[in-house]
Amino acid sequence: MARGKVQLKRIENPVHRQVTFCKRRAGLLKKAKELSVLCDAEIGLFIFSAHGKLYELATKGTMQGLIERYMESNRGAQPEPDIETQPLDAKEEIKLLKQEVEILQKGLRYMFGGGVGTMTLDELDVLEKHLEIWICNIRSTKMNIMYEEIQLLRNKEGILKAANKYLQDKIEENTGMTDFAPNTTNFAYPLTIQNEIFQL
Amino acid sequence: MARGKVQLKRIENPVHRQVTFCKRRAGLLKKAKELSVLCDAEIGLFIFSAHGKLYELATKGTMQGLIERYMESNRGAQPEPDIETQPLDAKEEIKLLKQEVEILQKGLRYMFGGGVGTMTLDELDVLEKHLEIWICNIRSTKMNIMYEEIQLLRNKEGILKAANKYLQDKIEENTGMTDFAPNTTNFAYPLTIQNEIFQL
DNA sequence: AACTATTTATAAAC
DNA sequence: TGTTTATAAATAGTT
Repeated sequence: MARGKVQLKRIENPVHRQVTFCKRRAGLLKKAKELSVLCDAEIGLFIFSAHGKLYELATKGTMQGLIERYMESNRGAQPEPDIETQPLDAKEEIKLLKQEVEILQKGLRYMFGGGVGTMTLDELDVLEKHLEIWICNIRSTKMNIMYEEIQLLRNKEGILKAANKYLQDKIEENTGMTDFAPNTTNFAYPLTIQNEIFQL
Repeated sequence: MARGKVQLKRIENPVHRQVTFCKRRAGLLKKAKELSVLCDAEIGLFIFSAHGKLYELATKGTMQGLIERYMESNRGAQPEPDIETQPLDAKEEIKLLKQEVEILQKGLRYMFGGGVGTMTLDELDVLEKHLEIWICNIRSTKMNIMYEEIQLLRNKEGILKAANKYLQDKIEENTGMTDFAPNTTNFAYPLTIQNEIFQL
């Protein structure tokens, strides 16, 4: 860029090429850092020289972390050519499932508001209120379910108490022994019957 | 680099920051391409804006390919922090995530299809937690938006105060009257100007 | 590597 | 977002 305009093609002279590579590489890394600091961006940059040497920059965390983030941002365009990935790596599957969870969350988001990225303050307010209402609905459904379960258990309790009473009477009738069976009111049900309750 | 020296720190004004981001991003990508062509280098570059948008450049083949090459060059330097936790519980985690996916799918149906009856208590719990997380995200987004708006308004306030001061000085200078113009510090701006503030 | 003459990038203004 | 302009920064060629 000085003492001569640059031609946008490979520099044939290998000495020139190497010198330019050093200078421009430094410049590029510097610019990347600057952009990251000035504009609050995260940047991953790696440069392989013609001879295979690696130079890199990761402005936040490690390059690994940035690459993972990149992979996630980029997903969907990948045709997934994987007969191998499945048996090789459980980690991979976890990642995919997490992605799916995220996608589902995005789906929910989309159906309500049409994408958080572009939403205004007012739209976000509306969305928030919708979600709060839905949480209320969910909680109320949960309450209903729990209430029904309680009713069911109470019914069972009544039935079992009656059954126990019946059995106790029968024993008394047959043996004349009144002491050995506990009072039904405070009766700790036999384990088998308890299990039956919880299975219903 | 022009009309003012650059300070190497985050640009606080969000408008300036955005503009600078666009320009410098373009510049950085251009420089990366040039280096690649001139010096026969392979370059992978990705930039996440502060808002998470991805911009990328891969000078040879795909970014995936370059990342793989990067990984290979870099192998051995990676300590892999979680060797223990991952393989032991991987199956468990997969199971849990699959359940979560199913629950979210059900939740979508539940919320939009009106089919309430099919979800269990536990599933509703999970769905509720997801929605709560989502509300947190929304609130944090709202906070950011409001923060930027406050910054903007503060800037505008400063500008308007300066303008008022200037006008007041002018009036004083021309008429010698100092009483009739209100003090800028406590000045209730005329409604038209207020509206202008809120429209900007 | 250090030095400059230039080109290039870009901050500010519109 | 696009264009213009004055100026800072990068750098090609030279030493």
